[in-house]
Amino acid sequence: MDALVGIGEFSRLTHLSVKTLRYYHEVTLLVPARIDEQTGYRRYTTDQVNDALLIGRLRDLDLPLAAVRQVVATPAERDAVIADHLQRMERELDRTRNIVGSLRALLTPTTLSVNYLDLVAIPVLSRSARVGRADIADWCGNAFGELAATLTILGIEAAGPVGATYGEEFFTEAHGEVTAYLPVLPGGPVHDTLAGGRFAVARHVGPYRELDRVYGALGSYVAEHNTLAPGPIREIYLHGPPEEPDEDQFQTQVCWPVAS
Amino acid sequence: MDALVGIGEFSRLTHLSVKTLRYYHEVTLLVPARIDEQTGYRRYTTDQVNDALLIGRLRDLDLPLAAVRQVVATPAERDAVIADHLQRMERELDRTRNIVGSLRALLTPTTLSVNYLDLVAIPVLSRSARVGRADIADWCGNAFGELAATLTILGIEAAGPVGATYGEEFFTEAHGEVTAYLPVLPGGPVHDTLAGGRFAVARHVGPYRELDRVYGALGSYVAEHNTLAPGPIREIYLHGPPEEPDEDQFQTQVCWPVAS
DNA sequence: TTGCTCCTCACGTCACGTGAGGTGGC
DNA sequence: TTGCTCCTCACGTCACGTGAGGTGGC
Repeated sequence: MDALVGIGEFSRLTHLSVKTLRYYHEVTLLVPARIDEQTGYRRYTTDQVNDALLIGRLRDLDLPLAAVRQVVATPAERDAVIADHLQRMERELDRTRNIVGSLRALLTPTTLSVNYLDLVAIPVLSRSARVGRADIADWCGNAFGELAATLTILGIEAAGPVGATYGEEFFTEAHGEVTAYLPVLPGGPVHDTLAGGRFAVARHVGPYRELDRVYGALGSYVAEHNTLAPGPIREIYLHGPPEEPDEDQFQTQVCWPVAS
Repeated sequence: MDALVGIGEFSRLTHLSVKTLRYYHEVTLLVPARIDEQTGYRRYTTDQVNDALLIGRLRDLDLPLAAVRQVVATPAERDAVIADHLQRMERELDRTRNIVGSLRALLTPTTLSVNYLDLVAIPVLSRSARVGRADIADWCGNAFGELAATLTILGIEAAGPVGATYGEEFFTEAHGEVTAYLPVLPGGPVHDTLAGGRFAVARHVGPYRELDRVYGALGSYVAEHNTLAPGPIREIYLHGPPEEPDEDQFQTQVCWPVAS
C-alpha cells in the first residue's frame, strides 16, 4: 500500500527540507527505505512520514538531535524527555530574569572596603576536583554536603565557616582545580591542611552570580596597590545555603593572595 | 591610577576566559588598552573591567554578540535591547508549550477525507514574493491586509475566501515563491489570474502549525493513488484570523495538484 | 533531446574551546 | 637558567544552508 517517493516529494510531505533529509540520512536518524545503487537516489516510503513528522515536531522544540534520536528509538521515554526539556527552558527564562535584575546592579557603583589578612595554615576536611565553571554550584553543594556528613560520622565539630579555593585556570580557562574545605579543630584524627598566606579581602552581600563585581573591584584594587602573589583565590561562605534561603542575604568573603 | 594587567590577570578580574578575551579582541568588541609590538602581549587597564563585566552579563543572557556590541556602544539602548530579548525568550517558551500540545495530537491517527476538485482559472488580486519558512505567518498577514485594503480602495467585493500558493522550493529548500491571493468577480478593473487544474483536496481544522499532518496524510494518499502533477500546492483559508481568534477553530483547505 | 531532479563535495555559520608548537619575561 | 605566561595558527562544535559542478530520469 505504501508508495515510494523521491526526496523532493518526501520533503513536501514532511515539511523537512531536502538538505535536512540528506543530513538526517547521513547521521542515520532517518534512513531512506531504498537507495538506488547506481545513482544514489534516495527513495522513501509513505509510512516513513510519521517518523519524519515526529522528528520535525521535536526539532521545532529545539530538542537536540541526540534527544530526538532517543525519543524516536524509545517512544516510551518521549514524555519524560519533553517534560525535561520544557523544564530546562523554564529554568533558563528564570535565570535570564535574574540576570536582568543584576544588570541594574552593575550600574550602581561598588563601594568596597578592603582589608588585609595574614592567614595561618589550618586543618580542614576537604574535597578537590577539576570542575567546570557551569557545574560549580552543583559541585560545591555536593561537596559541602559530603563534608558535613563526614563531620557527623567523625563526631567532631566545625571550627569555622566553609570555603573553597579556586586555581587560576578555573578563571582563565573554563574549568580548573577547585577545593571545597571545612575547617576542623587541630589534633583531630583525619584532616588535610589548608595553606596560609597574606590576602586582600572584601565581602560580598548577595547572590553568588554577582560575585564577579567584587572580583573586578577587589582585583583592580590589588593590581593598583599591591604585588600579586601566586596561589588560588579563596572564597569563604560566611552565610549562605542551605541555612539561608534568600540569596540576597548571602555573605561571602573573597580573599585575593598578595605578596607580604 | 589604573594599573595595567596581563590577559591572565584580567581574566581573573572579569571571569572571562583568556580564549574569550582573545576572541573579543579579534572581533574588536573589547580591545586591550595596549599591545606590545614585539611580543603581541595584551595589556588591559583596570578601568576596562566595567565594560568586561557588562559584556559578561549580557553574554550570560545569551544575547548575541551583535546585540552586545550595540549595547556597549550605545548604553542608552540597553534597556530596550534587554526587554526585547526577554520578550523573545518568553515567546519562545510559549511557542514550545504549544508545540508540546500538538505533539499529543501526532499520536491520534488522522482521519482524512479526500475529494477531487477541478478548479477553473479565476481572477484574483495577488501579491507574490520569495518568502522564508520562518517568515511565512508575518508575510501572509501583511499580504492579506494589503489585499483587503486594495479591495476597499477599488470599491469591489471579494468573490471567495483568500488563499495562497506555495512553490515546490518553499518546502524542499527553506524558502520559495509564495503567492497570496484574494478572488474577485470577473470583469473588474485590475486583477491577475490564478491558474486552475485538478487537485486532491483535504480540510484541516486547527492551528496552522499542525498543517504538516494534513500534508503528510494527503500527500501520502496522492502518492499512493494518483499521478502527481507539477505546480504549486494551494491553501485556502476558509476560516481564520483576524475574524476567528481561536486557532483551534481555523479551517484550511489543502489542494494538491494531481494529473487529470 | 531538454529540462528537471538528484547527487556529492566543500565551505560557512556562531562563539568560543581545545590542543599544538613556539617565544618572551621574570 | 627555568618554569611560566603569553602568542598564533588550525581545527572542532551543531544542525544544517549555500553554492558549485556534475550525472541520471522522464
